[in-house]
Amino acid sequence: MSITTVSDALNGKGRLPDETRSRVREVAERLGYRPSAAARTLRTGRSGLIGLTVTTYGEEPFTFTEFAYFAEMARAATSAALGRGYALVVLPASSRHDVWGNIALDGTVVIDPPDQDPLVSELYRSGVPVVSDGKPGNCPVTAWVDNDHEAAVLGILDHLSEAGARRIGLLTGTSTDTYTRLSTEAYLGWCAKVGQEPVYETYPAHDPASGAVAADRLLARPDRPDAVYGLFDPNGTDLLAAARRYGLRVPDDLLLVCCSESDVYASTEPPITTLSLKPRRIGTTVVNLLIDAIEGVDSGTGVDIARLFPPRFRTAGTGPPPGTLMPTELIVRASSQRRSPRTTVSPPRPPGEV
Amino acid sequence: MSITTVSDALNGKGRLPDETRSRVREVAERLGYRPSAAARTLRTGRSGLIGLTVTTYGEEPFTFTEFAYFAEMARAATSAALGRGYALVVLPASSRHDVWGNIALDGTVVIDPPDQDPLVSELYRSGVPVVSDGKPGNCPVTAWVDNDHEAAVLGILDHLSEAGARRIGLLTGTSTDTYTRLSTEAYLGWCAKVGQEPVYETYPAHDPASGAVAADRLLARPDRPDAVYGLFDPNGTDLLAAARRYGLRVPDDLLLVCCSESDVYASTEPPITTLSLKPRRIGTTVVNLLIDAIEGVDSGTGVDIARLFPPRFRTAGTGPPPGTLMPTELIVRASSQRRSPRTTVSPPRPPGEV
DNA sequence: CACTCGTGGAGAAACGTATCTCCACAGGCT
DNA sequence: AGCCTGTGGAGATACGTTTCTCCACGAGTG
Repeated sequence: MSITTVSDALNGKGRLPDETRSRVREVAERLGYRPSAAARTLRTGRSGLIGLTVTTYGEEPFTFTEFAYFAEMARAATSAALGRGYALVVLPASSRHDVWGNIALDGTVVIDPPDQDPLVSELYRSGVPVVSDGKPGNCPVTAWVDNDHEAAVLGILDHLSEAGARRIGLLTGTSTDTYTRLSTEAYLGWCAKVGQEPVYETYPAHDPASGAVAADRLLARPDRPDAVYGLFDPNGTDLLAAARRYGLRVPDDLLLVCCSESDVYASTEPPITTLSLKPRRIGTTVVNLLIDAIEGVDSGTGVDIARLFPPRFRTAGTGPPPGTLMPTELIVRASSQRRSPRTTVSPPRPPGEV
Repeated sequence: MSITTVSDALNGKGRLPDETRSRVREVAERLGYRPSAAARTLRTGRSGLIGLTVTTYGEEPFTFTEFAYFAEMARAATSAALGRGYALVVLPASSRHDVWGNIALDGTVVIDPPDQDPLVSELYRSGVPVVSDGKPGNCPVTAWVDNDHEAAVLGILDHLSEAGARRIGLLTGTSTDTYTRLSTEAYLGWCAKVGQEPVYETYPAHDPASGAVAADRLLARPDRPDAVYGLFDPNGTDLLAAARRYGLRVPDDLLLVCCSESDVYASTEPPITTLSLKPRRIGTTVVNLLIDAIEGVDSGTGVDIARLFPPRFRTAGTGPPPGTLMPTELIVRASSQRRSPRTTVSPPRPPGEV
């Protein structure tokens, strides 16, 4: 009984009579044998591990502001990875370098990488596939996935206009991540187009306390808006509280929409219209793209097995990395309607791809 | 220049002149050398990876109900692990067995394991340290950490009594996990002690929709309570909405407390008193206990290095695994006070240890 | 001088798997 | 009889570390 025989029997490879196979398996079972993951990884070059990198504010691992989004996204990503035999390792971008270097990763998902992220660059250079959630600034990545933030914001602004808003305000962040930037630009562009003076307040989105202050500031302005879109999850409750302080009725005096994945807004008084970024879809897509890249291209030897796959997975030379835009969903509730709320509607601009 | 020299130079071991060391490092840097994590793991038997097992309802990886709790706990756990050079792998208990087997784990954190969890048993038997969040039922674990749920519930009931409650109701779950069970038992015990007829409704905690229905049921009862404690995070908003439907004013007609980690309850109308399980502390403690176990005892050879550590980390023979009870925190807000709210207070029964 | 001792570094084994190569053998064919 | 072919399985190597053992050499010591 040689090592080869056992290996082949357990892995279903080689040419062995079924009787030998089952005998080997039976003995292995009886002995409680478990193959060594480390040895397998060393030999095959595959660890079955995917890094999930989250940007950090301060020393805490996860982002605060997009937390519900992140949680849902990570959940879906974990699920999708598991379904294909991979597991996720949570790795904040600020991790000590020795931790990063000590883990054999087959690939990495990176959430909203800042421009010129050195971590992403190093990973990419060392041949590890990287797929980003959020269109990357200047980092080279294998692929990226993002919502169509511009379409989402324009859809909301149109929705508020239709509901009778004359001056729409924005509650936005001070950071320079893609989400904040694209959304704010879309708002400013829309204002320019329809000839409205922009009315917005910014605050550091990672600081929950200053969100309430910013909401207050926005409603205290002399040019007080009659409708507000808040880019971050807690904005809804903060704006609602601020409106109460100023004696403004929602939706009669103030229309409200915020971006959130939380369903608490279904039972606030009044229920608040929210924009969902559909993080589950994003997480699933990101992971599947990454695993396609991992299994499609053996980056170590340069052998290109990717020709077996659809062309969209082939990273063509030095062109821009392939990106996918995912749709958002506007959940219309009482806070953005002067009349009785209708049902859930989709954003006005469905994206080209899935 | 031998392999030994390079290894020693990079790892700061052996006896080498500083000049050789720095020369080796410089060359390694120039060549972009990265040590192979897989080979290191194979050789040393340490992967630097800790499993984070979450129970699953249905096919989704994480629990819904304790979600904010879990998210905070996982965040703290990740942070604590990272600080000690470990990374966390998220592994739902329902994962395909081949995924579990394919990962080299130094230890595992398991959240609220059900009685007789086969997964935990197998891990424990194969020598992997297991620390559980939530007092384990019949699983053998290295150590466990939990809140003092009984003290927490009794503290809340006393608090509500002091605020004038005559009949306190409970909104609880149908599942048999430790948290639900201990909390409900504490409630029933308290009722028996003070001579109040128990008034409670149960629902499957993992189903967000049925929570609202149960809240409604509780307030629709002929023996309607004048105070309610809800065991799960969404109960606060659900109960508030139900109270509105029945024309009950909070806190005048109904006192409200729920267990939640969310700060939305600070800005609801009225703000709701919440019990925080302090998941950050739990996560940190669990991870530190686990890593102590990993680094203290080399389970492979049976060599006991644990004598260098405080006695509480030594697993004494076949005795019960060492457990640690952590305090909770009651955040008193308007919903549980007939008068104006005081400040934050601690639970009445501070635990013995940290 | 013969010896110990400390220093700097080389050699080799081992971790456990996957896989490539090769061998023995039996049966059918020319 | 000699040859080819397919079957079952053994041997050996490589993956990249870490670490144990050992060697060479020069300086100090009796």
